[in-house]
Amino acid sequence: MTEVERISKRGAIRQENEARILAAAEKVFAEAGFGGATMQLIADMAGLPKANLHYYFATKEELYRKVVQQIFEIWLHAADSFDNAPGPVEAIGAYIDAKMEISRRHPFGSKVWASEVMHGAPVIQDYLETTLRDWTAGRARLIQKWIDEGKMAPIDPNHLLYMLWATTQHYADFGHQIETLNGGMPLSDQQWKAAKASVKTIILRGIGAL
Amino acid sequence: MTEVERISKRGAIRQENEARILAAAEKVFAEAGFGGATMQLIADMAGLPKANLHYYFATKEELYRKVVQQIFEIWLHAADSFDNAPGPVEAIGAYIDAKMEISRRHPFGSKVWASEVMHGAPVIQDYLETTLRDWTAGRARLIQKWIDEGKMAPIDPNHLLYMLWATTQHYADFGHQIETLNGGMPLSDQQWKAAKASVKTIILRGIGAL
DNA sequence: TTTAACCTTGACCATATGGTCAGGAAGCGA
DNA sequence: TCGCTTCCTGACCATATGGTCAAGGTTAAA
Repeated sequence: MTEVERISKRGAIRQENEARILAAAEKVFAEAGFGGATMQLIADMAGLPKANLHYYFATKEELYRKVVQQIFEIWLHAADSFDNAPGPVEAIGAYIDAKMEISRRHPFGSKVWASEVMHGAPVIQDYLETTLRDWTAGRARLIQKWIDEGKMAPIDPNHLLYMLWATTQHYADFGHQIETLNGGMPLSDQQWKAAKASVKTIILRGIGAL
Repeated sequence: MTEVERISKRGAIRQENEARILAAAEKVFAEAGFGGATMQLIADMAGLPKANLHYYFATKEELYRKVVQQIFEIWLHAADSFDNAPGPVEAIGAYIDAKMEISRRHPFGSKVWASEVMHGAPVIQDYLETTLRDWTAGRARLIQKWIDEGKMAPIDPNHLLYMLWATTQHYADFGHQIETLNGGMPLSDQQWKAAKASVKTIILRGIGAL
């Protein structure tokens, strides 16, 4: 028995194990897809017997749903930078930084999200139609305001948002391809910095905000 | 070419059925992922008994591999516009148009590709390391040449290419999300035109080529 | 110590799935 | 028509997987 396990027994065993399982599940779902993932694999990765997973999460679907929801929360948070910014340069610049950082720190989550949406969002369709739709409409209005104020060129706000999502998430979802094209090496700190700078430069100049 | 293949070209049955199966497989793999796809589902969609699929494609993996290869061919073709163009505006503009058109006409293929790469490219890793790496290096050199000639701003060519891939493919891979945010309706002709224009405008201005 | 709630897990089950195969049908040149 | 190849398919099999369960262990408050 390890030190960590002993301590956890005093306190929140459930919390500890659920977090452990969710982390393992996120990775396995990302790497194998929902259909390719197996509870056994997740269990092994979490270091628990399979039956124990079903004690905390009744079904594979329930576990998957929790993983997706967790990611969605993180993504919404990244959007905070959009508010309370004087103009597009600060808002969009910070948003790109935040999303790039998430692609770097949570590549598995990004992939699970991408997979979920690609397959028709069977689990989080309601989120798309409520939370995401509202968020998008709000930011689109904000962008339109900046356009009206002459702070940036007249660009369709929705397509700009799509471009922001696409470019930033690409570094997580297609990370393997990028790594391969980078000689089989993950991007270095320097290269991540360059990536962020490139994306920000092109987009901010592209919308006429620089 | 083997004896079997040559003879089979006489009759169109093989060709016809293989195409039928490949089309069904592309759709099912895109919508369910490799793990979630079943030979039965593909068979039903192709209107053939399951055993017949195995007559033409020995294993699920072989069928999947063919689907992925098919897509890769289409993508390479879209890159032709990059060559024989006087400068970045024509080359990149045409490339964006071509890739957007592929996202519109072959959304399933795009999703299968995305899924394959997201899961670590188990099937087409060799393509990434040879064909794609060479193609990318060549275009990066071309972009660098344009920069040296003052035809565009100094941008890291690789990150520019990633952005081109990300933005164009997003319209296929995240088509469901876009459709949801579009009030549940697929993009109209008008909206696709606006999408292309937005992407081209932002990127071409973003790289200082306009 | 007792007790009740919580946690753990090996063994088991029903089902779904990839793949096989034998036997027969259809196409086609001679 | 004959003979050969190609094509078709229902029935079947071995295996993997999600999920269940009952028995037992652990914890902490009373």
